[in-house]
Amino acid sequence: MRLTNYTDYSLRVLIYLSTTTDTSKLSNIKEIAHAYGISKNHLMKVIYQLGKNGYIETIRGRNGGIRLALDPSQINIGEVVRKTEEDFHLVECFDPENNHCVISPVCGLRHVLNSALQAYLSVLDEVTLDDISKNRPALTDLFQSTK
Amino acid sequence: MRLTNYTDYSLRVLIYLSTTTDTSKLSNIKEIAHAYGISKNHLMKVIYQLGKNGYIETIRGRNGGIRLALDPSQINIGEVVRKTEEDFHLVECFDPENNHCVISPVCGLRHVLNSALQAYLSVLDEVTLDDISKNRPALTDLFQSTK
DNA sequence: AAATAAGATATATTTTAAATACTTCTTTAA
DNA sequence: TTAAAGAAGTATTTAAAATATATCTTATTT
Repeated sequence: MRLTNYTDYSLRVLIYLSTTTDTSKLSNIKEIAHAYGISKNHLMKVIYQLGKNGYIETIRGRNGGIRLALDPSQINIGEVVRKTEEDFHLVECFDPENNHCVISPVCGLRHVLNSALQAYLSVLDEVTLDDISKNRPALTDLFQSTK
Repeated sequence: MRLTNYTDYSLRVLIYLSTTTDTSKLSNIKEIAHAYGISKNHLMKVIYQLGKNGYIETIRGRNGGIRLALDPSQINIGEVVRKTEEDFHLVECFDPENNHCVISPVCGLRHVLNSALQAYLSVLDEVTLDDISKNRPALTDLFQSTK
């Protein structure tokens, strides 16, 4: 059971941006890709989606860049994960479109797995971006060291 | 976020076997593969592992087959999922071997995701095979209809 | 107005892992 | 001793994730 790197990267971008407390200052994709040592091209998609979902502001053109659109305390991690992760089809019957399991009408498994999934997401629903990037000075130092 | 079909099939095999209350009666791979309409070859690996993990008894040779090695109430779903699913590396830093994320020493995300994962597994830890196959007569009917 | 630097967007390719298939071996009851 | 069952290893296929490439759009600066 894994989350996609896509979700991982989304969260990392948010963490990165949360260290820039001066909201007038912009970051850019290149800088973030370099800080984490990950593909710039892949990050572009991640960032595009974060923008579409309203978490970050993207400014095109020369001297453009990106910044958080909301205060870190307003960004809920459960919500980010739900929006970013493609699906939560733990087993076949979670996806009615492609379910071929004959016993699903009377099987107790789906209900149990669904409860477990809800418990998982509930934990994340209690956490904001602010909570997971509390240690801003240390984070800033680490990002600086990649420059 | 998904479980592998491997885990899905493992659970389905256990559910199938739990409908045979007469413990002297054996089922076989072919019959189960047919009942679910899934690959017999893939099921063979699933069943081999279930045997190795002590959940089922496999009897070779003519008139051989498989049956539950334990009472359904003794088979814990959380345990089955933990043993069957390859890993639970939700994000890169869950796997120290392959972690390259620079901020992991001071990042609050791992801890949060780990709590969420534990919450998920805890729900499954409260459930036994008996709980999810309560509706035995209906299950048996469905399996019969595939023959 | 032109040049440039930023993100937007679509498509293509590569990589990886999961799923499946195939083959040969071992066991055991009829 | 043969047939039917699982054991076990290897090979292939498939699907999805990750990455790369290319072109377009926007906005700023000169």
